[in-house]
Amino acid sequence: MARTANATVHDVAADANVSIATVSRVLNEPWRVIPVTRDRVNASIQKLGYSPNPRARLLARGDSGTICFLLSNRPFMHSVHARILQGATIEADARQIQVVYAHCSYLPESAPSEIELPRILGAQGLIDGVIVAGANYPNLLVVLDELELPYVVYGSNLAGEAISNAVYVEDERGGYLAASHLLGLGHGKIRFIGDTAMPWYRRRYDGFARAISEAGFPCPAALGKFEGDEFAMGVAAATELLECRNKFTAIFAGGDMAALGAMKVFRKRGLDVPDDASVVGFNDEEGASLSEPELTTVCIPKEEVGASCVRMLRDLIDHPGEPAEPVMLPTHLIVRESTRREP
Amino acid sequence: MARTANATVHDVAADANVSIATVSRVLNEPWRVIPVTRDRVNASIQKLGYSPNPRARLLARGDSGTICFLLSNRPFMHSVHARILQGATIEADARQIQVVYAHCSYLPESAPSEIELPRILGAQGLIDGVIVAGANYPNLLVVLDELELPYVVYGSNLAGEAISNAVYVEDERGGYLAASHLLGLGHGKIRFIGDTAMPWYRRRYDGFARAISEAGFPCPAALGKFEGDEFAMGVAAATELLECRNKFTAIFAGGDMAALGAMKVFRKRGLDVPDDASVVGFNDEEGASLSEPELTTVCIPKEEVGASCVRMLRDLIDHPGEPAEPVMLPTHLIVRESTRREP
DNA sequence: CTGAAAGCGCTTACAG
DNA sequence: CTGAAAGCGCTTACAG
Repeated sequence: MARTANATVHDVAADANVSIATVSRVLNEPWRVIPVTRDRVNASIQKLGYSPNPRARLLARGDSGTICFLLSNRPFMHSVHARILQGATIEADARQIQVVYAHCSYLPESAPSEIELPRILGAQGLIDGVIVAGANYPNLLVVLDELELPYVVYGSNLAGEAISNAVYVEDERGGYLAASHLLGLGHGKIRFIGDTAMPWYRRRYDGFARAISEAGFPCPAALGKFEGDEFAMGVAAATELLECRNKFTAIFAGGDMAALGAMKVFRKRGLDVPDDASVVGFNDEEGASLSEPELTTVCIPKEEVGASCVRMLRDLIDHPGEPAEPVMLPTHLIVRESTRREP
Repeated sequence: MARTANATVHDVAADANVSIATVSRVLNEPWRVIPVTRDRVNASIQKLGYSPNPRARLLARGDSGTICFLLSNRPFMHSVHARILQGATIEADARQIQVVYAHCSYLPESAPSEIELPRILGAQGLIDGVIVAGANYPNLLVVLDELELPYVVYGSNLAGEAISNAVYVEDERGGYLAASHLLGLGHGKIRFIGDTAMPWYRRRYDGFARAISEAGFPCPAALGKFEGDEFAMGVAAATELLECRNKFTAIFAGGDMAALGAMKVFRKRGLDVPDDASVVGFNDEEGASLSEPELTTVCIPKEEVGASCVRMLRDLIDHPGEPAEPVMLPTHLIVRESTRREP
């Protein structure tokens, strides 16, 4: 349904006594029209409360002015992605581009041809590019490549090989920071929870391992198998850890949810955090500051991830053919209540 | 930037040897074209991989086919709203309409003229209507009314008077369920946390009060002042409760975050939940099942709220002038670990 | 049942 | 510096 008649270029042109071309020019290349006319046109625009119909403008120009924020393999957006979206929205808004939200689910092992993308991505001309967030696997990238639509992915949740059109956070350094913190607190027996088959856990583990060996300790194997549910991975890993009765005084989990899962197990078994075991997480999700005790964790710049994604995407859209330069964003440690000095 | 030449109506028309009008017809009113031609056109569509440019289609038709999901007064989307958005997206997708995300912040006491809306809402023709979520106040509605854009709001987070173009959850009944559960467990001294100046807490309190008085108990006053941060409200209320040393064996908080805030205070003071005090929350947020102990709470149908919003909005858009019928969605209790029988 | 044509609201060479 | 005109990719009366 159309809204009640709004002013169009024609109305403004008539009112200002110029052609519609001139109206369009004062809007898009004002320097090309002489001040007198320009002022007259602007006055009419004001008077009529005119604002250009973006849809018509975009049709005429040939691009859509909208990008898609695609969230994969999550029942809904949790805090990390909500903040990435937030950062993306703000950055996009500043560039006059709008972001539409879409989601999709697929199995890591599905054939690309079996992956069902949201309709928006299929409809031609509706979207200029896509930001891919959520937990992703290589098969999705194949589908995206076939679409010939520019896209950038949040790299620190991407399985498979690293790609250049992605925004990463410093996973390795984050792991190093976490381990160093624990080491500095006098912990010697630290275990890592996270499935190193997933590159992001792998990188966090690598940083962890680097700190451990720099400190002269032998580096313990990583614990946990990721099957889509990080909390469950934490629960399973902690259970296993307790069962094999290996000594440990601290754990570093490659994700806050894993840390929370582990803490839940510890508590059920009567182990106090941080008195009996210190725990460090990764991401600084909303749950990290809500938990009891509050979680010490590696914080990632979520809003900045979103903003970087739209900047990179914009470049990709504006300069087709030119390869993207991967972006790496800094992480830092937030010390809260779940870690303490080992007596 | 335009994408590499895609097929258009003209290409299809040429290939099928018909006019573009006919192509358009098989797309929009297939019954009006004779089967032979229709099949031929469809074959060409298939062959060329044609899909109509929605933007042009919408320009020609006169509506935008997109609605805006507006999140107010929240630094980012937390789980309740993420799920509302999720439900809205799915419902919208089924109706071929896309949803763009936007956010805005304003003070409850700002003059409507001072509220700054996201640009998308200002640009004419870009959006057909808006779904208003987040915590909202009457002044925003004034601005929205001036825009003459259809909108529907998530009513159970709206301050001020109830409105008809809104989707509510059964707050009163939820409160009743919560109190009944506690009563059934033998609790007599139950306190309510929630600022009754806010209609949603008020309704939850009303249900609570109804159950309490049906059980023959005197109904205690509500505790807490809401100033935008529910967790903080819970902390303050619980602190106050403990300080005035009033006896209580259970509390019902009008929101999960308030419940979590209260639980944090209890724990710091050495009060065990549920052994020393039972706690019930409201909403069933993500944090409710992550907390320790897991929170017993009143669950609201978040996805359904989102879906109902787009249905109502669609009606409003299609039938301008016709008033909306408010929708009320059911709530139910989820019993977890934070409540137990009073010995 | 189908086509030729006008129109949706803009932008942008092309002239002048 | 400005206008007349074509075009973006569709839809939809209006004829036939």
